[in-house]
Amino acid sequence: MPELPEVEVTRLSFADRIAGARIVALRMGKALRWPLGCEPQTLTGCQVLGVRRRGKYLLLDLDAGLLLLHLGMSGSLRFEHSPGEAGKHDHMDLQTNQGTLRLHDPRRFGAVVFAHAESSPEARKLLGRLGVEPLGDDFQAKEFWQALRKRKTMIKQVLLGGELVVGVGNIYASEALFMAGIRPSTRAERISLARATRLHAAIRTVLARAVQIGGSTLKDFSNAQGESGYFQLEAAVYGREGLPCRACGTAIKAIRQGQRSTFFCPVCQKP
DNA sequence: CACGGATCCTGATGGC
DNA sequence: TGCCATCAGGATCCGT
Repeated sequence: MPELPEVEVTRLSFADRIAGARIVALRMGKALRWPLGCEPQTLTGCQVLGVRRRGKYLLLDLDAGLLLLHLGMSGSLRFEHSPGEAGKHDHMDLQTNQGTLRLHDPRRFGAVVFAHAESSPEARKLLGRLGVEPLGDDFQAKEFWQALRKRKTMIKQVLLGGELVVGVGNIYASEALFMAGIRPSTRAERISLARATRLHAAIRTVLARAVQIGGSTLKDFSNAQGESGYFQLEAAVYGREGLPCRACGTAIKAIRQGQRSTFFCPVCQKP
């Protein structure tokens, strides 16, 4: 579920309700991607000041530090007053006096990491190399193009890498490249300023729309209140191999790039 | 050091 | 309540 829009929608659905809460207890289940980095009970009594997002990470600001959450490929959060007993795949319960934040993550690629501050080594290890926020003012077309010129890799791989711009996952990478008319296998360094500008706009449009709709999901995303994606953000190309392009009718193609599927229209998207 | 590939884990799906 | 192979939206680490 979680690309940037889903993470942002999740954040919006519980940030206000958890702000100001006191931590009553932290329970960790099976091991996630990384160790927590502290004893869970040391967080008891801490106050949750607010929730920010950086890329696909959620940052819970505590009076005593920072709790970083990542949903990985299969994670989702719920924030409820009285959650039931923890299920098989519920690997974190952050119990507060305002409700319990529960992480459900079958594949356990997600993470919960404590850091003493955003500038601490533990936090910098995860956040230090992230590119700019795609929906922020720092994401500028010309700078984006200049950065692309230094990369020989295929453009889709550059987008997924997150070192130039964060938050563009496998689905939205295909969608944005379609919107910009760029073949995913095009080498980043060969993209003109004009096309980079189109891609820049496409990334912002695709992600902003997905946030607006409430998190896309071609499957079963739901926010922390358990409201599932009304949406049906119509994918232009993702998951549509063999189906007619919505713009020109040509059959959509699927290829593998770095062990991930990529979808594109061979006519609308130029190398 | 930029790049490509392997890797962590579980569940769903489809072919046989 | 069949078995096996393949695939899944992420991100890091490692070898070249």
